Amino acid sequence: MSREEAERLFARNPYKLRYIRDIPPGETVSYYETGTWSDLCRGPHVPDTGWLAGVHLLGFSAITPEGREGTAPLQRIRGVGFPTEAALKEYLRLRAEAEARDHRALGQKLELFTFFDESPGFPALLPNGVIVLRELERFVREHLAEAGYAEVRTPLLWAQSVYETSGHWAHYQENMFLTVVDDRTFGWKPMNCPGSMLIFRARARSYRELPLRYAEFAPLHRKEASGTLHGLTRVREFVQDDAHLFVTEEQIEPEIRHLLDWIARAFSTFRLRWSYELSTRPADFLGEREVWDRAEATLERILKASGIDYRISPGEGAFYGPKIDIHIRDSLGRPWQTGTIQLDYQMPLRFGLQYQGPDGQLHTPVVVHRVILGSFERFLGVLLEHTGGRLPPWLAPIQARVLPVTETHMPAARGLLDELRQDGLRVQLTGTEESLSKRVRLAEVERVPYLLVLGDKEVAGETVALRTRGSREAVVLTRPELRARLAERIRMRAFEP
RNA sequence: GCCACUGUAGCUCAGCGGCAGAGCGGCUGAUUCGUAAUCAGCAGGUCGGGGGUUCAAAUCCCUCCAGUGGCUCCA
Repeated sequence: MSREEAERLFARNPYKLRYIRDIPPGETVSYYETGTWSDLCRGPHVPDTGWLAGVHLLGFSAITPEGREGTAPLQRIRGVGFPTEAALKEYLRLRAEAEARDHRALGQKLELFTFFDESPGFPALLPNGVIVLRELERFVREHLAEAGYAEVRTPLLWAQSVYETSGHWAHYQENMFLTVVDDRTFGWKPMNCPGSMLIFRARARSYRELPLRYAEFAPLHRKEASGTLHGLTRVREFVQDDAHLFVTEEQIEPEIRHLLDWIARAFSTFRLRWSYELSTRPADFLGEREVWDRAEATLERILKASGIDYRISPGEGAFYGPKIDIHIRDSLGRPWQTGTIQLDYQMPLRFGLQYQGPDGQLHTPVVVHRVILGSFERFLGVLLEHTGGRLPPWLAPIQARVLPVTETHMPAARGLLDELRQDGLRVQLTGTEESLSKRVRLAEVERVPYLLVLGDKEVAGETVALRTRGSREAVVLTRPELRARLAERIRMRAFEP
């Protein structure tokens, strides 16, 4: 139907008129009729609702029309329809399965983390959760060492003036926690960048120091709106595998290409699927349009040169620069941003950063802000959903459990426990008060990657029966074989036990 | 923050104006067991907090807090 016709038909509906206006000039304005029902819609529609045998309502919620708060909310009712009841049942089964992988439920069952009503949005990490986060940090730090980073630690609170310089005061204040000390206003840092800028500026810098790479794993605080909080994936306090690279114009491309390589390597280790987005200049931006255009073009050129498929997210850049964002999805398919590479010409200028070049002149460096896994908390949340809590052995809080069949096998079990502890494994020994079947079941429920059973046969033959997570069969190995095998799987950061 | 919904034992949930329950977990005892739950007993609760209606409130109403699903926003 023509645009004019549509506008006439929906003349009394301001929302529909707005949709019609938003349809780009070249595209067709489509309109559907199903029985007595008619509507403006991008479509397609089923020709007849009789085609839908299995119908299920998923829920309803308010949506804010025109993307503005304060406007009258509309109610959205969401549901799904399938040609057959069986297809609907299958869909609901898959959905229930996905819900069972919810990281919030797994976090509680596996005693990884918890939340207190008295501190909404601030995760409390239990002993098991700390083990996993420490291993993730170790994984990242190994790379930092290889790639020539230095690690810094800067203050959690900065005076207002620092944020005025960085631009956060004008562009990010509503997301910040503020504290008044001795009549001065301090802000809890929402990002690490100001601290790194100040360290760079703390003394004279030479071009010989560049690229200068400062990593920082400090807790960040962001006052997220209460309704947006979500388990570990959206919190008010978190730690990122953050770093700031101070580079010359020529060093931008090799540095970013190296980062893209590392992203692929890092995410492959977890068998995650990820996607790239190029986020461009937002409405609320710092600096000159030309500088932004150049920065966006640089990122786009590097993406193309690296043969990477990406989507463009117009206006989604940070207030100080465009960025390449990495997204991964949770068990219900909701996308979460993890890694990001941001090209920043603004903060170096605003902080007055300079280095002396080979020409003897002072130059302003460019800063690349980058995180790979993003927030460790969010990453753990998505990883739990991705694995259903079956973390790779190198991340598992309990890597192995020794199960003596009866009390008489206890001495041998203790010996094995000691040996594996010597090897650096996180290993436990169960008592024999519970039946072996029950202990095997518990270990599966707790997602322990390796079960080591010792009975008469094993003790006599100085062997161990190894049952790996998810397998119903046991393999008999000698102790040296077992130790070598476990150590190797963990050392290589194998995804499966 | 906005709209809707939900908060009962450590966990999962039943009860929905008339005596606060189950399973799992915990504790105690018995059982010593060969790869996904051995048996028995016991303990455990200001029914999220506060206020109201009622002879009587876990149950009805108001309010605050927290959570869930979306929306807006974002690592």
